[in-house]
Amino acid sequence: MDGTGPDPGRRNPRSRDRILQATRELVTDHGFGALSIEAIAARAGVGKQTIYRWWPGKGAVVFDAILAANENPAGRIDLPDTGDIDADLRTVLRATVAEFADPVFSAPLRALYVELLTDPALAADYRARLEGPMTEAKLRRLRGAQAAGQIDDDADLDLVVDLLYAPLTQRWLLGTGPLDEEFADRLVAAALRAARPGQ
Amino acid sequence: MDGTGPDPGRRNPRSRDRILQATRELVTDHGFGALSIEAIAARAGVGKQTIYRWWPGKGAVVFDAILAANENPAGRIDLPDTGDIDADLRTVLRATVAEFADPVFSAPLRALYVELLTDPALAADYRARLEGPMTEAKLRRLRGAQAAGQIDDDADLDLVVDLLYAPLTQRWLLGTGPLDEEFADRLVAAALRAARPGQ
Amino acid sequence: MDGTGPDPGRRNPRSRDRILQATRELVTDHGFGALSIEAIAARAGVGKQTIYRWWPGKGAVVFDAILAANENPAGRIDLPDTGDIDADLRTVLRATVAEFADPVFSAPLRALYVELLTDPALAADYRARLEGPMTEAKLRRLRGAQAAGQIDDDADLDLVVDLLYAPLTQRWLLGTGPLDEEFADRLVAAALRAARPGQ
Amino acid sequence: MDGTGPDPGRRNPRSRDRILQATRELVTDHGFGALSIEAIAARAGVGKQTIYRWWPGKGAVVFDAILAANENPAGRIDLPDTGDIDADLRTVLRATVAEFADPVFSAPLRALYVELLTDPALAADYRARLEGPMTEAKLRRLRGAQAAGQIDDDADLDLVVDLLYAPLTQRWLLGTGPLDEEFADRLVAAALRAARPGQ
DNA sequence: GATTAAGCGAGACGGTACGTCGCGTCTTCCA
DNA sequence: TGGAAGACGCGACGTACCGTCTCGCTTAATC
Repeated sequence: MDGTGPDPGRRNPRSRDRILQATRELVTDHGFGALSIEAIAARAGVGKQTIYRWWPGKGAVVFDAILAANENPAGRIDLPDTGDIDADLRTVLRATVAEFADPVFSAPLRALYVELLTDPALAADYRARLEGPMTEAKLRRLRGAQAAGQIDDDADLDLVVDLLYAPLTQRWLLGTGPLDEEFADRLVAAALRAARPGQ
Repeated sequence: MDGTGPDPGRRNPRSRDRILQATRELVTDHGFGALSIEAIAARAGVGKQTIYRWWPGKGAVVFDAILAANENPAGRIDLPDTGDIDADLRTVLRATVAEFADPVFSAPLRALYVELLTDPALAADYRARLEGPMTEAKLRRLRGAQAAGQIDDDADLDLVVDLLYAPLTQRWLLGTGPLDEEFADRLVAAALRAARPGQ
Repeated sequence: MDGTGPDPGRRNPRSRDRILQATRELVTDHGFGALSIEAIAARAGVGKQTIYRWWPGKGAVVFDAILAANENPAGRIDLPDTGDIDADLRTVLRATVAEFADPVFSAPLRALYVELLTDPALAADYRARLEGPMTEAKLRRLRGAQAAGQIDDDADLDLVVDLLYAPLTQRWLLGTGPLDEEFADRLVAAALRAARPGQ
Repeated sequence: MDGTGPDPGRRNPRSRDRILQATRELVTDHGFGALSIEAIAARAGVGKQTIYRWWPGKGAVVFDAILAANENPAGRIDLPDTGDIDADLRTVLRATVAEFADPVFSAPLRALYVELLTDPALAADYRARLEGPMTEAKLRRLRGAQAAGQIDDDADLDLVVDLLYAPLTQRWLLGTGPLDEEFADRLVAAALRAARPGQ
């Protein structure tokens, strides 16, 4: 499975950082169109081969660029827990709305989505390394609410996560409606209504 | 509105049909990667210029290819209405699940989504000419259910549409979970729970 | 041989003139590169078909444009004849030098040469309708000089014409040397020296 | 001299040779019309960019193809010198007549002439790298004849070169007369008559 | 300390597709 | 029915990137 790739110990971390930095800058400043391997290599002052040596393609570079930017020293993501699931979800979804509105965050992510749609291997990686941990954190918080009796014991928590986030993502990607705090709040209310105790 | 484009009266409808047909065939048989303007032109037996004359780019061609395939002589889409909103929505969402599973339907649509993410003008067109009418049909059916007392009078119907469809679309695009009739049913149940009368 | 072409009686002379005029203007003002059938038709306010109906190609149009500009009502060209062949040839060659220096004359002619090199049929037409009569006029004048004893009776007059004009044309086309009145004079002197009486 | 172009040290000589070879083959076998950058690239098994990287255009490629075919290891061209200028020039002009009659030689050259007429930069290159050295060789031989008293000391040798070659080239390009050994001989005789000693 | 085997910057290479231009043919509609 | 207009199938243009490759050069690990 491995052994065939190059020795990571020999990798130049300086080049890696410059590549990921250049990727973020390009996509933020000049849009998706400007994002080519050649442009990344040129801006990073790096040979193209150095990119192809460590990543299978443009999508993987963008993915790592996003991961590197969001790097969490603690290693584990957790949603806030004030004991009030309603307020906590509102906080989190409002934060997500704010991120979608910020090009520094959303431009690379949108570029990543484009690649995800056409590259199943990359999509699997995305689910495993980004979507998975995030969903797990959300599920943990919802399980806490469940234990606290704020959510029905039989509620389908995976579905609740979908109800909370899919509409948000869809509006961001397609612009099918306003994407503001009010929408975040209504989404939280609706999702919790669907999952409230006593069915 | 424009007046700058070429005279549509001079357009050769035979070429138009062959282009849209070729587009559907290419994307269904050989995937997104095979979908280039050159490939479409070659398969359709048409000059590239004939494509560029009538469409601004690949995305617009794919869009028209999808619209032409779904062309409804009646002109107006309507959801089934048996009087039972729960059953009707299950029917419709199960049908959507089936469509997503059918490459003839889903392959061109996925190609369209890729273009939508990078082309705001195309996205606006998509919302106006495809997403809009579909959403309107869904809203009509939900309003009927509201009048019949199956949905709360104060329910936010736009939000209900999002709750029903966004999770479906997301699972289709990213593969974040199983996409089957059971999921459709649970989605309908959850959305209706969030909107049921008496808050 | 004919009968297949369109009836010349029905031809619109106004269109013809505008096409030839547009051809001259384009090549003079914007160079060879600007000379396309499409550009001629557009500038002349004429349909492309009208050009293709009456000319086989771009070269033939340029040829007619040049012929029309040099149209001689008398129909017959004649070199000056003062009785002094030396002076007369100098006059004529100096005039040719001046023409080559004038873009209004030389730009269309250069465009014609380009076509001549790649189109044998056009070249044949050129020899018959332009080069032939001109050479004939030159030969007439040389024969007069022969009769007057200024040129050897056995001189090869065709060759003399070549000696006089080919170097001129070559310098004009390739820029292989200065092209001025002094060169014209030296050319005349040399050609006459090669043909002078008493061998 | 430039410094702006790509590093010639990195150039693949194998590709260069195949491009020039393909150019000669195309123009000889299929005529000028078949000579497109795309056709050259295809026949040479080379990317188009590899041509555009090293040559500014089709004309320059043809030029190099001709130069490469005529490559002289000695580096310096010289006309035969038997001591008899008349005989030597006849030999050389007869050889030129033969070359013009041989498509392997004349087809690429004719293609080059077409380009020369429309590209001043290429024409300058042609004069410097092909016409110049050839003319210089001819002048050397004529100077030898001058020293031997076969040509007048005051003769304008540049003009003699023009008298010898321009009529030949003109007949070849335009077909304005027979182009055979007899014509070559007459040309030599006339030019030498114009330059013979004692005026 | 010398050797050696990566990684690396650079960029040429064979390709594919781009979006544009002009070709010569055709069709439509007007005078 | 000639002509203005221009759509059409086609082929070539010159450019942008793709992913692979081949160069010297550093640079770290091994002898």
